[in-house]
Amino acid sequence: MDYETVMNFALKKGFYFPSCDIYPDKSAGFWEYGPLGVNFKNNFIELWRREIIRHDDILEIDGSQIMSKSVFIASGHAKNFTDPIIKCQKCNSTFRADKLIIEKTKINLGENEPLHKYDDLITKNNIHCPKCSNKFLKPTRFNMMFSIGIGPENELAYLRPETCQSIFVDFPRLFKIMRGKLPFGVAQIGKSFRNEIAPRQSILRLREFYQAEIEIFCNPNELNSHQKLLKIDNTLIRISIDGETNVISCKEAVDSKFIPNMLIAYYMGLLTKFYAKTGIDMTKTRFRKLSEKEKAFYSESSFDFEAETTIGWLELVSCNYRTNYDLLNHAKFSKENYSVIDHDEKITPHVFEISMGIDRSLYSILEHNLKNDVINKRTVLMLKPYLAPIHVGILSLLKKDGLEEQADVIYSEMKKNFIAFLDHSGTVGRRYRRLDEIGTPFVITVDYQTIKDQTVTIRIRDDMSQKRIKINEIKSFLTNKIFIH
RNA sequence: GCGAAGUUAGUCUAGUGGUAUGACGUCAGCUUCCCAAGCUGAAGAACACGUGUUCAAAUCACGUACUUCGCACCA
Repeated sequence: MDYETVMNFALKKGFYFPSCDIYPDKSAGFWEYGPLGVNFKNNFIELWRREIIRHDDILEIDGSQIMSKSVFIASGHAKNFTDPIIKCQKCNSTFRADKLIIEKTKINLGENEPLHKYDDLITKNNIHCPKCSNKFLKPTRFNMMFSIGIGPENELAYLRPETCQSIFVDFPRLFKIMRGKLPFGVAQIGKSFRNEIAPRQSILRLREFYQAEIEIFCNPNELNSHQKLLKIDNTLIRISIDGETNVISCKEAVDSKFIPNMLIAYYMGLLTKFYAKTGIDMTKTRFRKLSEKEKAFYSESSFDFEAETTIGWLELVSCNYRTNYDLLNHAKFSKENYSVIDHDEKITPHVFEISMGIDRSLYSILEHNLKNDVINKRTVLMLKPYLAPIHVGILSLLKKDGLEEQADVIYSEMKKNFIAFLDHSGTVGRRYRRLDEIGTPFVITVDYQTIKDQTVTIRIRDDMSQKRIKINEIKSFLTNKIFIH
């Protein structure tokens, strides 16, 4: 399905919708998840916990969203998270100062020079607005972090632009109290905030968005030798370098130097297995190696996990080898001890980061799984059962002769273990169609035979087939189909 | 942020000066023991927000916000 169809679908069914919609001063880039969206998101997060976090013995924390200024001075965001921009005096067009200078003079200042350097070059080379040829105002800096005032004195702090900083800040404490050993994984799921200049495309580019980040603290001397990495298997990963995509096993990727070390390959394999379970079409994904220019300021080696959608390749996960950049900086600015003992050797661990965009992942799953079943004249969301916002629908075939009451009894039992939905109204076909559309994998229908012999029909979404089972077998049937795989 | 187009019920839509059309959806009832769009009825929009022009504005003008597309931006 294309972007527009998915968008309309999500809006119509209340998966997500714009925030503050009824007021004229609402801002772009803020969206809310409705009931079905929340269930879907929670199920996705639970899958992430099961397949990656618990699987790999990673610890999860929940840090605060507002963090003090010092954190971002140490992390480099206060300085590097800004762009030098210039505005035209007349037409108000905004440009990146560094980019415009490269274009006109081939001089590459980078984005972190003092503002007067940009100004000097613009004046010296007589650079004018490309749109209207008028002069520019003095360059300024645009910081993508939202600042916030704490307490009566409005002390400057920031809404975190990435969730990982609290993991770095907390690392020494976590390593001690959790009796850490390298490699040591810490994860966090939560909101991050970035003041995008132009948020677009609903939940794909938000100012407030969900991230699931994992930081693997490791010994840089063991990136190819730690015992755990020997578990690396022949999971096929798709790697794209300079526009060419290779399908290759994790092991081969390291041997052939596509991936710099086994640690990165190991987690790429894990991530691949996770995304395969979300139902994303893996043939439409790739790990794209970022060029020197594209990498973030803190990263030595970066791969983006991307999914192909109808609006192009979407970055779902950013994998960055951050070296000891973050820990050394926090150690330096806070004077806290960030070194640990590993094999009788005192080191500051390196960090490999897996930074997942939840909102974009959810969108990609929807786009790859929303199907138009022309033969049966229905729209079906072919979600994996464990991701479905409703696990099971409970219907009474007719609303009379005690069928309704019987369905009520089954419903109240089912909702203890599953996300269940009860519906009595209208024709049964219409109710099946509605549940298909939001991805409900199973529907139980109470009919006249139920009254006689305590059996119900259970309908399978994907092929619309039905089978009859005993009421007391429903729970184990659903458990097997939904949670065990 | 620039340029262009747009903004009428949950969704789509008619309506170019006299407070709004239709469909789908929703709800209630009927019908039907199994795959939507049969029947009856009901609710739901002062037409994005604001200002102005006018006796009168969804309809004209201006501003703002948002949406879409293009440019720029995406650490």
